[in-house]
Amino acid sequence: MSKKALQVAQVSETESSESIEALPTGDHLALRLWLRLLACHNLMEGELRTRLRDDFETTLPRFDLMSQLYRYPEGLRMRAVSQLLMVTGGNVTGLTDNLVKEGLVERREDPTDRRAYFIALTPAGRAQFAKMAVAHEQWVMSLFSAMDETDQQQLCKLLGKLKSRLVEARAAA
Amino acid sequence: MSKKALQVAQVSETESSESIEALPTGDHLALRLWLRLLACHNLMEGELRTRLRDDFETTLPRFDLMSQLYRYPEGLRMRAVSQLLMVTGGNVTGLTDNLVKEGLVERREDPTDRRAYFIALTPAGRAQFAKMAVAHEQWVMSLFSAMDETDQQQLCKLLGKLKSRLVEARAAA
DNA sequence: CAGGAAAATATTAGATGTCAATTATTCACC
DNA sequence: GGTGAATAATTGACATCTAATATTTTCCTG
Repeated sequence: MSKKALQVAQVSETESSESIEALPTGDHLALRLWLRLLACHNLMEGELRTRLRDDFETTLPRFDLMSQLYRYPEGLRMRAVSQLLMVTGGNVTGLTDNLVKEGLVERREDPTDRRAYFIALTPAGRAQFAKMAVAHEQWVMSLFSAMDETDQQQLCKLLGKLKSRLVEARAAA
Repeated sequence: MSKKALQVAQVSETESSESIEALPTGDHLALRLWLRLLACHNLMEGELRTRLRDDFETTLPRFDLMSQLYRYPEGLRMRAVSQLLMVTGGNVTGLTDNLVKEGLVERREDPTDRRAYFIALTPAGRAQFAKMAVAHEQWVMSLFSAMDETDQQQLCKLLGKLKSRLVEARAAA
């Protein structure tokens, strides 16, 4: 979490008093929304991190990296991984180094491009991840269990809309 | 975003083939939902981090800490801050040390409890944060601009529901 | 084919974050 | 009053993450 405010002070509430009637609560709706998103993310992440550590002696970044490699058995470029995980390349290097040391991930040379290589799960890595993923999905489902399926679909749809806007915004910059 | 998978491999899709007809897409709804939440969080956070650095030469955790102190001019206990920010106490200690060095935050002794103290923004800290907060709110509003007010309210409501469930779940553990 | 732009990764320094253990103080209770 | 549990904050060890820079290799263009 880089990461993370639960409540952000709303200075403009006191400073732009001329619009009190015009936008009674709507004014800070976006901010409230962002703080809730942040809180939900942090709470979810904290739960998943704790359980991964207690049940599997691993961490969330490692799980995330392995999950990408699980989906691409042929292997992935470092750059592809860093984009998928939305982290910087230097980060992926360090994570990969550790997983390679433990025999869960291997680096495969690419004969056509000596700058790059692929990283992939070893058989041991695949086996370990498969076990974790089942538990992980159960955890996620149980954490969302307060919402019925309609709510979940609605939330999923709204987040999808937001996500495409954010991807656009980043591409524009 | 300790942080953060964009896509999590769905092992159970291939392993529990008996339920293909029963739950065609609903099966992994929760997982898709979580991944979208994660993606939105990461994209938002990345944008805000970049802009804070480019425009104000600061970082998100520092902004978050200052925002809490801005809301509580009388000061906050370290423990209170770490709960509000949802990070560990050791983390807050380090952040605070840096901000104190720069004269933006000060520690105030509590005569009634010599174990504890309060931290609060200095006048310089308040002034700096007030400027940042205005820009920050503008950024957040623009990042949510793809959604009309109805969508934002709906999303806010759904996240509120999720959040209370997550708080419960953590309390139960 | 030469020479420079672009790409893929590594490397580094520094900030952020967790967790476990430690210190100092207060509280509760006998 | 005095002892033990609980509380507030820090410290140290280590993992994670960003951002900036360096290195190597490939690609492109003339």
